[in-house]
Amino acid sequence: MSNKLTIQHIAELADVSKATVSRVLNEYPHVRPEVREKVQKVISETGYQPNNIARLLASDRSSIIGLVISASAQMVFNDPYFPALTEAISSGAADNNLILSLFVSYTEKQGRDTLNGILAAGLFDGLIITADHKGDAFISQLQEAEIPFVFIGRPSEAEGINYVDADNVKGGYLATSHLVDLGYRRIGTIASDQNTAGDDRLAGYQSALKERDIAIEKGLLAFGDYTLESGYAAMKALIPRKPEAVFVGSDTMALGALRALREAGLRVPEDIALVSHDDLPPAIQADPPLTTVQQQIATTGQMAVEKLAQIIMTGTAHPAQHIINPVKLIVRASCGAAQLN
Amino acid sequence: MSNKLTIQHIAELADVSKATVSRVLNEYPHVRPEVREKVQKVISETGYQPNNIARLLASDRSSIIGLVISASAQMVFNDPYFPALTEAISSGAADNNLILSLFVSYTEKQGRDTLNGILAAGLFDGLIITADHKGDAFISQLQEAEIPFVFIGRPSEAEGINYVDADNVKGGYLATSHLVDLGYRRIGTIASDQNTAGDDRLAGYQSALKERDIAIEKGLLAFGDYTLESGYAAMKALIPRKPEAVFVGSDTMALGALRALREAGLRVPEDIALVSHDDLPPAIQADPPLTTVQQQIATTGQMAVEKLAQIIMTGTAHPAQHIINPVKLIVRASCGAAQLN
DNA sequence: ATGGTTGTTGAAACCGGTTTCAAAATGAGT
DNA sequence: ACTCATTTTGAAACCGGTTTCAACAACCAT
Repeated sequence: MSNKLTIQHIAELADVSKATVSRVLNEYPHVRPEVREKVQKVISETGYQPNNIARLLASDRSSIIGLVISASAQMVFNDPYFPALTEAISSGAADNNLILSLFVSYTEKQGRDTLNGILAAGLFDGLIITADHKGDAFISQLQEAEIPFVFIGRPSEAEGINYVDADNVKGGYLATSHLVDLGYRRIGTIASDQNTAGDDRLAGYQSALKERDIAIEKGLLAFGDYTLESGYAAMKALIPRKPEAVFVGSDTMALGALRALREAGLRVPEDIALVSHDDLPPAIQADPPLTTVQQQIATTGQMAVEKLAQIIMTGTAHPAQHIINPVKLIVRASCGAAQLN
Repeated sequence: MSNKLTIQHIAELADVSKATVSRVLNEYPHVRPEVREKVQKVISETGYQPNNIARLLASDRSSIIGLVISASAQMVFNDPYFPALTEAISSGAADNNLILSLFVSYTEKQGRDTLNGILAAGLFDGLIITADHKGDAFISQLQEAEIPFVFIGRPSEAEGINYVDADNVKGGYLATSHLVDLGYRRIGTIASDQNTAGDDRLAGYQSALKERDIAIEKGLLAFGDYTLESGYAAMKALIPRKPEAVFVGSDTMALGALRALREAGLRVPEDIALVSHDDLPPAIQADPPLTTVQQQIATTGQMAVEKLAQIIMTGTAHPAQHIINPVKLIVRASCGAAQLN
């Protein structure tokens, strides 16, 4: 529309054929350097921009990838995890010259419908899927459609699926070990069985305790669904069991837990120490600032895009790859480490 | 790829020409009802889906719109405003059969670069622009590119620009009037001069006071940048001036303000009443729940998409339209209305 | 020189739709 | 029954690139 120039014009101006211009554009070999230069000169002088659409049609590639977020509205709006991830993927896409298209759905059913639409449109070269649930419902659909896809967060049936995830087991382990190292023994946890990340963090918590021969008490285990409210409720349930410390499965739930503790008149970390998971901005803004396990969301997003780009380029996926990003404990005030110095 | 069927196949199966199939697909007139039905039958039996890319190339339309969010990382990650808006636009796009593509940039310069890329790619039928700043830097670029676009939030140079916005003046007015009605006289405000929404809310605050002949005290005016921290800092600055009530320009800043008040040992609303703006989820989760001005973000998003769709369809934009969505005061605990009953 | 590679190029087919244009079919009017 | 206007329809051009294929040129070794 704004761009009247076509490859034909360039071809004429450079006195070569369309095919040659195309070769230059796509950096194919077998073009004499002088010819290549001549064509490039014309291109830069005219400011020619190839029409993407035409390109796509001819090459059967759209360079558009979709990001499908399936999570409850509660989470998408309140947990900075999703904005952070979205941003990372958005910039990763830009780096890889891919256009990112966004789809948000709030229920698993809605997610399936969305996916149907996407797959039917056939416009996308690949998809990145992330969900606050275990996401398995989508897999067969995706596989049938034979579209390249990468999960963010391990789906529970991960066999043959490409995914990128944080090392959640390690996260739970680091957080809990830290509390043990600080001398706490009655250590509770607010976990989640909503997704595999929750399962893994819980497993990490358990293994840290086992490793130190600390008995795992059922009463010190509560569940939440990653919302602030659920963290609040879970902590309320935990308080009567008098834990000395609690590993909370996400920063957002930790904020809720903090509120419950404040209401109960308990100080953090003096009365109960807290370590959480994610290291999102609210963790540092919290009062007290949260000791938390940092997961590199930006890296995760980038890697997902890169993996997807690679699958798209190389055709079929080699053996499916599972990319696990390292995590790291960030010590702030909520664990009481400062006091113990 | 997954879809081997082409319009040619359908044409042969239905024993008509490609042109006729195309007419049926696009719901053009001048097709005999029987023929139309026959073709539709074949289409639904085969599950044929037209290839979008080809369609785009031929029709010079992509049905893809871009959403450009230009705001500091602080905001995008911490203020649920952007997720809420993004979601609304995402579903609005789906309703209008448009594919939504997302671009996030953190600085004005980055935003301009992003925009350059987008415009050069020439893939988009239109753009929705939203920013935490006044956004003017983008306008000339957009106008030169002759691409349809709609702003969310009034840019400061709104002449001839299509935009959708909340009635921010009214918002500030309602919030402040409410406080006046409750009997408060020393009413402060935490405003923002970062975007026009902030200007407008401040103007509404001022007009409400003027209307009741309450002097406007410079000392009761503080500025923030929509982050929680800035609300915290602004309230700290305000506390020594002993306001009875404060209108805070956004929920997120109000959360910061609450923290400052709590630290200062002041109770809300007993010592200082608060009314804020936006009515995002944190407003109801806050302690105490915030009386706030509800702006219908979902509606705003929807309308922006619809306006854009309309411009795209009808070619050039008729006289530019300014769509102002109504706002409404939601009374909760932070204003002290409950106490005064 | 001669035949065989390898490297470079352009013509034309192709991607899968939409749109133009003219022909064919239908319907109205007399 | 016969024009003339109006619908309905298909053939072919077109959108703007990529890719195939064959022709040609250049280079090499014999």
